[in-house]
Amino acid sequence: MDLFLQKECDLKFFHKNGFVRKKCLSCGAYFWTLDKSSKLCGDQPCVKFSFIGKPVGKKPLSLSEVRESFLSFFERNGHSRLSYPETGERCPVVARWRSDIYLTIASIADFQPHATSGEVPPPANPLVISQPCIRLNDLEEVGVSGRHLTIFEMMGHHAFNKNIDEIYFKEETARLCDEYFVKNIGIPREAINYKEELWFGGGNAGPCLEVLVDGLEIATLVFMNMKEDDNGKFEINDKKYSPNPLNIVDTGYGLERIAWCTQGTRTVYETVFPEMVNWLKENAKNNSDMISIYSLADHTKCLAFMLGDGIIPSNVKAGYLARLIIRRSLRFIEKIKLEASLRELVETQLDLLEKDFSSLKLRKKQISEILDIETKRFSETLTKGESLINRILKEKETIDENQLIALYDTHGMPPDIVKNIAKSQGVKVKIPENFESMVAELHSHEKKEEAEQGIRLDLPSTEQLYYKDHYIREFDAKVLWKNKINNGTEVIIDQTAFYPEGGGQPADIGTLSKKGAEISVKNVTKEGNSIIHVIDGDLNVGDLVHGEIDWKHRYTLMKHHTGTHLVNGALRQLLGEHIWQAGSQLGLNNARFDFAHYKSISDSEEDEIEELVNQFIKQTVSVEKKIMDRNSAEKTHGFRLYQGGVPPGNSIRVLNIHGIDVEACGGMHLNNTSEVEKIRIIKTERIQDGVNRVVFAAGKMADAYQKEENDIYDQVVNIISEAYEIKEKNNISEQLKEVSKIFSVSIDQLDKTIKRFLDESKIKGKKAVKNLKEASKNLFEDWKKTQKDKKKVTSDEINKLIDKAEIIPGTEIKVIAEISDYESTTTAGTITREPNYVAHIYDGKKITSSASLNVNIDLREIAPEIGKITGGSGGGKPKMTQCGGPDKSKIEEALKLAKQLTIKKLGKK
RNA sequence: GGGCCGGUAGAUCAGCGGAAGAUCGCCUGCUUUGCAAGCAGGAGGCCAUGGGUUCAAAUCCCAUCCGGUCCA
Repeated sequence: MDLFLQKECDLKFFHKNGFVRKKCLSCGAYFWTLDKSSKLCGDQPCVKFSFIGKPVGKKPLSLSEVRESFLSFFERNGHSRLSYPETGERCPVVARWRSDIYLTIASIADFQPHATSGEVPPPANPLVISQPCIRLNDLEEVGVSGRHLTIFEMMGHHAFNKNIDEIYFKEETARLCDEYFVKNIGIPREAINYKEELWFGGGNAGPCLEVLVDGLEIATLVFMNMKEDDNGKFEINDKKYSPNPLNIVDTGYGLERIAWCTQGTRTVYETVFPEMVNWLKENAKNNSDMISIYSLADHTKCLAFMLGDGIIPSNVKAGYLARLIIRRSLRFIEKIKLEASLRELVETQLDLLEKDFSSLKLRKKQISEILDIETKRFSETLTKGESLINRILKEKETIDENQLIALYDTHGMPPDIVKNIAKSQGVKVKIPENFESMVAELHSHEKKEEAEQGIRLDLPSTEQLYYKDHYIREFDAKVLWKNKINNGTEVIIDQTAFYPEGGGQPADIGTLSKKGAEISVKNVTKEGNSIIHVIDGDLNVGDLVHGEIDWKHRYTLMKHHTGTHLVNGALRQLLGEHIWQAGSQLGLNNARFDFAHYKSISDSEEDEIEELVNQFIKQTVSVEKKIMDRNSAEKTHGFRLYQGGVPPGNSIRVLNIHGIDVEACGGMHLNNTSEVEKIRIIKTERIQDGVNRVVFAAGKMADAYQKEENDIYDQVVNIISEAYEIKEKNNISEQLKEVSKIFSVSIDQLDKTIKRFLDESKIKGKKAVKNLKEASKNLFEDWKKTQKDKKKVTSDEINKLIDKAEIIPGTEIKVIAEISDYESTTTAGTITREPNYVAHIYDGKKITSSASLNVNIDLREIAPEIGKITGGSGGGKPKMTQCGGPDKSKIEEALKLAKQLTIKKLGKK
């Protein structure tokens, strides 16, 4: 490996400028330096920082100055700056164009995987960018080490070479780097060391040079020329690599670090957020806790970017990471005793960042609301946790490791907060050293995802007619391939209008006919470039067939699909720019659309959404379908395109409903919004924290839904009319919703439930009420009354029963064994409140036996015997038992036995 | 996406197979110069929904809905 690096890093640039290659006495790495006497590589931890208090460079530079100096230097040297619609010269910190990572972690991440694999040309070549990146792996070091940040800008000049150095490779990279640092920043060439290293990550690898100044790594020059490959010759960390078709210059210059060494401040934080650090120092009551102050300055900037680029806090995916940072921030605020809200701090960050990153403020209103909600939420979590801890302490007077973990894992109580609360109660709690790994251990048994099914190779490919025209219904084709399966045959034909299952759109159905004989198509799937039709019958290779898709089926799906995009557009207009698709599924009866939003959709918002979408439909907006190359699509429409996921390949289908919604989408769509006819929102629900769902029906399905709703309404009214006369019959949908709330059941269970309530209420006569809702309210109240009455036993009944009491010979104890209309437990219990009674009462369901406190009997000894008569058993407490069984016909017999047994137990012998 | 926890009075929760409880709040009296409070009494529960097991389910099992929380 040393030899490999030596060969790879032996640049003419070094020799021409008098650099010599040396081996570090401390770490053993090789490095290039102008100082022939130097013995150490110049990296941490081999040397210490020497620029603190002794800055390098021509003059101290701010972050903006470093950024602009870099971008313009490389622009002068033939590099293009990039530009995106919303974010400008950078990509968002949430990696919308990638499915493998949530956050943008490096400048090269902007161009992975498509440009680095060579599948898609880079947006410009060579190019220069300063990309804000978020890394949370060293979260614990932030604020502590003096140099770690969660958010930083990685500046990079990138060149993508198809041939060895068609654009430029190692030599020119080193030369440009040298010129930038020496001439522009003014770092003396003697102060710069280049350390040889091997770089790998994200499926690629290559040699690299770390650029070191005064102990600080200010840039890394990576020459990415290998890719992961099981058959590769190079082995790094147990993974094999082979040469990559592209030679990529992947440089990463640490903007903050460069600024830091020109300023020479004590820590990087003073350079990066001087205003915030100073403000916090002035306003915090506990301003000696610099770790918390630095962390808070960092985290609030991180949040400004996360939320500003549209992440919604949640318990999943990137949203969880945002919440993690929010909660850490709130704890730091608490720790330094700051009387300011997180919202105010992030708002301040947004103001400070506005000049360089204006797009972050687009969502300011929502960001503020989100932070208020999250702050409230966390304090609720802590309050709940605190009472939980107090309860635990009351009982056990100590909190052990398991409880500490449970408190954190299931209740979100950080261990140090638990410790503090316990301390205030005078209880010492030890936080185990390996607390975090103990939590990790808890989660280590979680299931891994199932392995993907391997796709079959060498299948003939199918021409997708539906992409030529979404309205093609019939076509002629030839069978190219067949495969018998259990319940039919899989066939591939040379061309098809059948749309395969994908992107939330179900497959088409229809027929393939051969010489007039129709064979139905049950399912259609896609594998690679082949469309596989599952047919209910048999065809042979070479057969000529006529295909026809079930148009009603397809047209409904198209209405739902275009409708989904309209809903998305409406949500964005009404709720804000942060609205982002989290999933969608089209069906025949309805369609659902899931999206990120930080609170539930209110009833009035639901109405507004429905109204706006129907307006879009009335506006007869044309739906443009266009194939664009990836770069120009991103450049004109931004990353919003990738709501439904990231399509592969260089050319992508862009579905543009002008002024309403633009997305990359491979589904089947209408030509004009008017064809949707109308939509109806069936319901909205919160499917997850931070994710909401709209279920709607379009076109005829909206009518069908309406009819269904009317039917349910009529049915329910019909049932309830038995006891209530309903005067007004309008607002059907709203009424049903209200009624389902009253009885706390879903709408489709209303008929059953109302029947039950009527049966249990014994309502006499017919009461006139305004509407169904009023009727339901009345019914519920009446039901409650009868429920209560059932538990009240009249004194008449008690007296009647007592009259039937028999004195047990030789005692003062009276025994009763009777049937009553009243609830047996209450009845028997009431009788035995007086001394000297044993009562066995049957109420149609069970026999309750109860004895007065002064009677010396354990009823548990006889209850099972009585129950057995009716084929059951019994039990309870000594002076109160219940028993019974399925055979109700033997109740008389059971009561007789109850009396006998009681007498036997108590009678004088 | 996965794991864990919870849904009982207006609020916070206890009960975890055998007549639904506590604390705070609320209402009515009494006590106090007033306040804080004290005393006595009272109202307030489809024990989330649907199904199952059982003689018996708030309690056990399954599903659904709602909420919390941790991890990737």
